[in-house]
Amino acid sequence: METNKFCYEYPRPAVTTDCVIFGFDEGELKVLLIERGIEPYKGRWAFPGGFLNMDENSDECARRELFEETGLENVFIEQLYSFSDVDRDPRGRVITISYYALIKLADYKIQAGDDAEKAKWFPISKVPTLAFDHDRILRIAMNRLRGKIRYQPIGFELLNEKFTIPELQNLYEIILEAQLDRRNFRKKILATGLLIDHKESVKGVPHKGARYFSFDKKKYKELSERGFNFEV
Amino acid sequence: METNKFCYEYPRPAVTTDCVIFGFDEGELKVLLIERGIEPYKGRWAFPGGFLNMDENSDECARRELFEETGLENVFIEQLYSFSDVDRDPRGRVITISYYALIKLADYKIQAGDDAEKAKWFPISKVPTLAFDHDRILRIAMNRLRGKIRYQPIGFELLNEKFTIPELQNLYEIILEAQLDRRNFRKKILATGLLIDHKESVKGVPHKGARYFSFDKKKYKELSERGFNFEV
DNA sequence: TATCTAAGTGTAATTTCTACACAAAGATAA
DNA sequence: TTATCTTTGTGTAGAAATTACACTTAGATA
Repeated sequence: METNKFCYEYPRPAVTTDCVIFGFDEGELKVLLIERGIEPYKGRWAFPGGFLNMDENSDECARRELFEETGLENVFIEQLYSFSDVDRDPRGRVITISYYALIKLADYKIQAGDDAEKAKWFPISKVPTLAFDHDRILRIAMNRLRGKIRYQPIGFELLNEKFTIPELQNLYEIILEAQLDRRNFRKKILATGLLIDHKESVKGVPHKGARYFSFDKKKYKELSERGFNFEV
Repeated sequence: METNKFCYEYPRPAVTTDCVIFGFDEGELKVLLIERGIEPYKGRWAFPGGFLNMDENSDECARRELFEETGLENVFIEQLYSFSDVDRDPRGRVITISYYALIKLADYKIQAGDDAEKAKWFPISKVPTLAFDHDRILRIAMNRLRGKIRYQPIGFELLNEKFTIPELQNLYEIILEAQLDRRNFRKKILATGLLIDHKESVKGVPHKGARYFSFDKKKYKELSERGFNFEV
């Protein structure tokens, strides 16, 4: 660490991770935002994030931030894109490795965060103009989600362990911003053979209750190792 | 920059970009590798890359490195993934924003690089074990290329301005590692309406010469703004 | 002039996708 | 108790896309 030019490459940018946390509730797709308590962009909303520690990689950093913000572990999280524009943070040079996470909102409990921070869920359609370049991050995250939900079984990450097919369809319709045919959707999703029928139905609704299913993760893993491709 | 805790977040990782440069020639997909002249991994091959300057973003950095290595500008280049494992570089903490580029090999002229560096094209199947975590970078780059070539017109970036349909098919077959039906491939690619027929044929081959086409970038841009999706 | 090789072309069979309507369940209201 | 209301659950026929497949043509070489 002493004799090598390499180690003296200074100055260096600061490195952070930010995480777009998606949740789905009451037929709406939502993201978790933090109101900034300090300048710059004081009072504006932003995605949760923070500095990379020297003893963790960016995945660990993103999961740590996610846990601090939501109390959730072992959730779906995936690297999204890295941002490095010279003036993206007025305080100095910061590059951000962004992530997106999909959580089951029912499991979510607000954690006691920094006093200076307030967390709130915003429906996608009601997200205000965000701090830094976070508008761009959201746009990229939405595109990734839209693209990926069609050929990877990630939608289930946003629903309870047990869900109904109409719920699942509703989720797809909202993410893809398209109406889907009820019969064709059910046919296609059941044709994968990856849904486990719990043979019990929703109670307490003033009409026929939909049946509960869950996603067969184990079977999917086996099949995908043999080259099977999920597609909706 | 003085009063804020933020600016004193040290130590910081070094930030680099690395670029997987793909070329296609003689029916083979190749990548450009640099033989390392210094430790660590002295004598091993790695992707070209270098430190992020404080006055450039990572795209600019990657393009600069690409230009220094190949003399090429205005080529297809896209961010791939960021790597940040704690021990990925034995000299210290380094995070790398990786890119991949697609170039027309015919345009390539070796640039006089560092004396300590030797550049060489390797067919994908003959790439040796690489320095750092570059094996992983290559795997991810290949997956991205395979996935993307099916729904984005990026294959053309690897061919000359004028190319023949059998050449294009050969490229697809090699990247997708699959045999494609000659008639169906031609039908589908022509059905996009995005190939311009130059009405001239390959000369000097001991059989019927294939006709030259080029890709109508302008038309593609127009169509894709109206929601058209390229697909092969 | 014959031969060789790869390019260029169309059609029928199969599969997938799309559009569409009525019966069943289960709670609520009369 | 019965009628009503709402949403779930199901099959089929027509359209569109995909697949499989064989002969003719161009152009160089022997």
